[in-house]
Amino acid sequence: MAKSFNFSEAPGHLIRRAQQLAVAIFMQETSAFDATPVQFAILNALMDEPGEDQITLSVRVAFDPATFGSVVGRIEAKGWVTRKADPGDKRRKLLWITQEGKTVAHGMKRAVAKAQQRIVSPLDAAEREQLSVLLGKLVAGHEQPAD
Amino acid sequence: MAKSFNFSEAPGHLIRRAQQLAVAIFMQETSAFDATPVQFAILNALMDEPGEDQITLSVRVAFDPATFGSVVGRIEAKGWVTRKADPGDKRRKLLWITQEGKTVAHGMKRAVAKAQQRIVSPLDAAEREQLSVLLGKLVAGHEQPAD
DNA sequence: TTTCTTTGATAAGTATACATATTAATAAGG
DNA sequence: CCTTATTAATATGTATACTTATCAAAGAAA
Repeated sequence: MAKSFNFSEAPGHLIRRAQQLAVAIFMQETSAFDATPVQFAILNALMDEPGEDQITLSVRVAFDPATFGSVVGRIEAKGWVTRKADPGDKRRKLLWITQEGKTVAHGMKRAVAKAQQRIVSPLDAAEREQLSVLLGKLVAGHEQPAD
Repeated sequence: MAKSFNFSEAPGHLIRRAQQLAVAIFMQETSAFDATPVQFAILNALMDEPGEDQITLSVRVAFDPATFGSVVGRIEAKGWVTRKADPGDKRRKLLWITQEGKTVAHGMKRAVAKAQQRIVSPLDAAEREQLSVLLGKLVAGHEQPAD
C-alpha cells in the first residue's frame, strides 16, 4: 500500500471514470441516432453559428482542431453539414448545417437532455449544482494561464 | 439560443473538459518519462498486485479489457512488464512488473502527485474535498445498477 | 513588392475507448 | 463423457485526442 500511488482516489482517476460514464450514458440514450457526442456537439453549435470556420468552431466547443476536420468529414459524408471555401480567405472552410442535420440535431435534443440528467442522477439537486460549479471553476481556472 | 441544446453548461461537457485538462497536465508533469496515464496506472496497480491476470487488472483500474491487451503489449515492449501464461488456466496471462518497470513507476510518483495537485489547483481545500466526494458518489452511483 | 511570420487546414503517427467477433480453454449440465 | 455455456484473450473496425509536419494563403515587416 505504501509503495504505490493511491490511484483510485486521485482526481484524475475520478474524472476519467466520470467521463467514461458520461459517454456511455450518452450513447445509450441516443442509440436511435447515428451520432457520437462530438458529432452532436458540432451540429448543435452550427445551429447557433452557421457559416463558421472549422478552427473557430473547434475552439468554441473545445475540440482539438486536428481531430475536428476528420469528424466534420464524417458528418459531411452523412449529409448533415456542408463545407464551403470562404471567398474572402481561401484558407478557411465555412461550415453549414443542412436541413437533414438540423432534423437529426433537433431529434436528439430530448435524448441528450435525458442523458445529461442520468449522468448526475446519483446526486441530489444541491449536489448537482455544486458539481457544476466546481467543475466550471476548475475548467475556467485552467483556461487562461499558461499552466 | 432557444433552438440549440445548452452545451457548455451540461455536465457531460464539463466532465469532458476536465478530463482533457487532467490528461494534459499529467502529460506535462510526466514528460520526462515515456509513459501515458494508462500505462502508469497499470504499472502502479501491478506493484500492489503482481501476478494478476489482464481481465482482473483491467476491471480494477476500470479500463476496457479489449484495449488493455494492446496497452500491455506496449509496456511489455518497453520491458516494464512480463506476461506469463497461468499454468493452472491456460487462457489467462499473468502480468508481472519488471525491475525496470518498478523504477519507472517509482520515479514517476512525485510527478504524478504534482499533476493531481495541479488539476485541482483552481479550487481551495474545501472545494477539492467536495469535488472528490461528489465525483466519488457519482461514479459509485453508476457502478452496480444496470442503468 | 519581397521576405518573414502567422494561420487554416490536412496528413501522418501514436495512444486510447469500445463494440463485436473469434479462438482456445474451462466449467456446467445432463 | 459429451454438449453447451462461459470466460480470457486477441483481432477488427470505428471514433476520438493530440503531436508534429506540411502546405497554401494571408498579413506584417522591411
